[in-house]
Amino acid sequence: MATTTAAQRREKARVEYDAFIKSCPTNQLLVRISDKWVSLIVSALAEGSMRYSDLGRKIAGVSPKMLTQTLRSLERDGIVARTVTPSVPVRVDYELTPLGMNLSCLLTAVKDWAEQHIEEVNEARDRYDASSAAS
Amino acid sequence: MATTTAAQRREKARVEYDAFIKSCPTNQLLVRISDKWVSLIVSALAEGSMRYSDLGRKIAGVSPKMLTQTLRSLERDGIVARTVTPSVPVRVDYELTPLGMNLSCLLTAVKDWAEQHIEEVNEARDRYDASSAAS
DNA sequence: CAGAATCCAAATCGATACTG
DNA sequence: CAGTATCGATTTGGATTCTG
Repeated sequence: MATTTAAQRREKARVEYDAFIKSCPTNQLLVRISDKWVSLIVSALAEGSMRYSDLGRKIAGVSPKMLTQTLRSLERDGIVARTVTPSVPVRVDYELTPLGMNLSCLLTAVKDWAEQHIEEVNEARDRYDASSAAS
Repeated sequence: MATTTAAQRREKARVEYDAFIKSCPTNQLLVRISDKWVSLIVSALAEGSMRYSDLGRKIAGVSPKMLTQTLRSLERDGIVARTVTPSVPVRVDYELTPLGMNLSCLLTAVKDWAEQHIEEVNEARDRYDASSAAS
């Protein structure tokens, strides 16, 4: 009846699809590991535990806000463990959990794929750009 | 001398790091595959070639703009191939290249990891949220 | 030291309408 | 059919400042 029915249906489909995507484990994982700082933090911690400020120094360019935010979400997902030593001043260490180490392995697989195929991708890009430039 | 020296140095570090991250193959790959629509498109095409509108229908909720944009960047990277059949009306088919199929395998590996560990992640989340709620 | 809170600029995404 | 162009809403990330 209403003239908005079609639009409403599309909107509904979109919302449902959004929910589906957000609940999809694969997508959740993809979103997590592709976060700008996650792979850097995980690979830094793969070598051993580190203090907050050490991470901040090792990963130059990260703001305290993003470092904390990323670390918190990784902690929540059980990927890193946070240990507070109540000295003065306080000392906080972060380290990978077993799950985190496992994730680190997956990241290594991704890294290997990237290194094996980056050349091919770059060639494709050059070809594409060259033919586009001929506009 | 200047009071801005420290800030400038931080800024410089950030810019350099940004450049480093952007040029890093692993990060480029991560950014690409975690794009909201990429994994959906690649897995849809893994089953065979598809027309533009078929993709749009299969992946409900994607706008023409995002579909085109995603497809174009995948084409540029040599992951999908675009074939135009100049009939009336025109017909455009998309399919995975060998590189694209290879990527599809990596995506499968990621998917497997996600499915194997999602439970563990969810438990960690519940635990974390439960202890946070006790605030 | 390790972070929390606030503010703001920039990039992103989607809806919509139009075209060859 | 297969897009392109434009605009507005939303999200995101960073700088900055402050605190236990």
